[in-house]
Amino acid sequence: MEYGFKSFAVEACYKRKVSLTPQRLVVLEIVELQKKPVSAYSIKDLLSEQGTALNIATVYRVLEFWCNHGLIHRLAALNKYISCVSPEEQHTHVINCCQKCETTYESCNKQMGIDLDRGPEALGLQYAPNSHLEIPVICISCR
Amino acid sequence: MEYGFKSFAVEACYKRKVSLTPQRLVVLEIVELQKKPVSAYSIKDLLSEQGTALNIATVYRVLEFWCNHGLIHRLAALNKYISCVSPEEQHTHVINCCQKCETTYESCNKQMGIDLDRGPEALGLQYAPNSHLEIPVICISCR
DNA sequence: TAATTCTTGTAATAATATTGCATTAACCAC
DNA sequence: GTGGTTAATGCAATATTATTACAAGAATTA
Repeated sequence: MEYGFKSFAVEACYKRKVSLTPQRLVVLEIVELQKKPVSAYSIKDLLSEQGTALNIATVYRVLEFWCNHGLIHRLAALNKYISCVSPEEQHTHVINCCQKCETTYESCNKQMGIDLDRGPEALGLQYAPNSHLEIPVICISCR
Repeated sequence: MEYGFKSFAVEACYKRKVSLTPQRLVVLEIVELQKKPVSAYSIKDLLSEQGTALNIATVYRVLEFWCNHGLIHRLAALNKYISCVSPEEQHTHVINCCQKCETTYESCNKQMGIDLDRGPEALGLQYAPNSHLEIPVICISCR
């Protein structure tokens, strides 16, 4: 695992005065290692294989924990999880997910040229804070 | 059920040379009647109550059928279904979904001022055809 | 140390979704 | 129309995803 990422997790927990337990750490590590989104049950299995058997309820609770802290994203379209590439950034995280191979390309609303204030506002709506946007795409290898 | 909508379903089936079966029709009708997104199992229950018992596998197959034909949208964020407000339109359907009350407000990428060509393109990606975009919002009543 | 709070384990169960195969319905060629 | 073919549905089992209540353990604080 990349040291910087772990370090950020430590920081995030310290700042918010929550504990970085072994379970939280291993889940974060295993998600970080994956190249594609993983399901909660896959995480459980992957951890079992490496000798860290966590209960599925714990896996879900830990995933929810990291989602709340912005270090992991839950992809609604897949019911799977990915680690956030820039958890420190306060922009709207935009996750482009290839419909064929499931590879994800994380960006942000500004880089994507997407204004999420005006559009919803015109309809009397407000972009939900602490959310992310999932854009269904086809990647270059799958075209 | 609104006549115009049924008529459009008939048209859609006719054009694509697929049959508009009673099961397909009742599912479309029941979804159209709802004010909020409904789950597959709710659809099954609602239909049972009105005397039309469909098997859950049939419900899923019919929902997939209408999703493929653009008359129903599956909301990944909720695992629920809504009828499309403008199935004839070829734009990108954008579904604003209130994170609190689940009410949806369908619009389109142009009305929302969202360009889905440039952003993905800059990353070497292509917006996936026949997809829709789900935007998490807070509606005016829930603010 | 004792009390409190937070976290995890356990087991059961709920909710969502898919599959293979049998049956029925619709369609098409003759 | 009859018979063959394809499409759609029913049925039952099962897979997958997720939550819950409660017990046990760990960390924190008084």
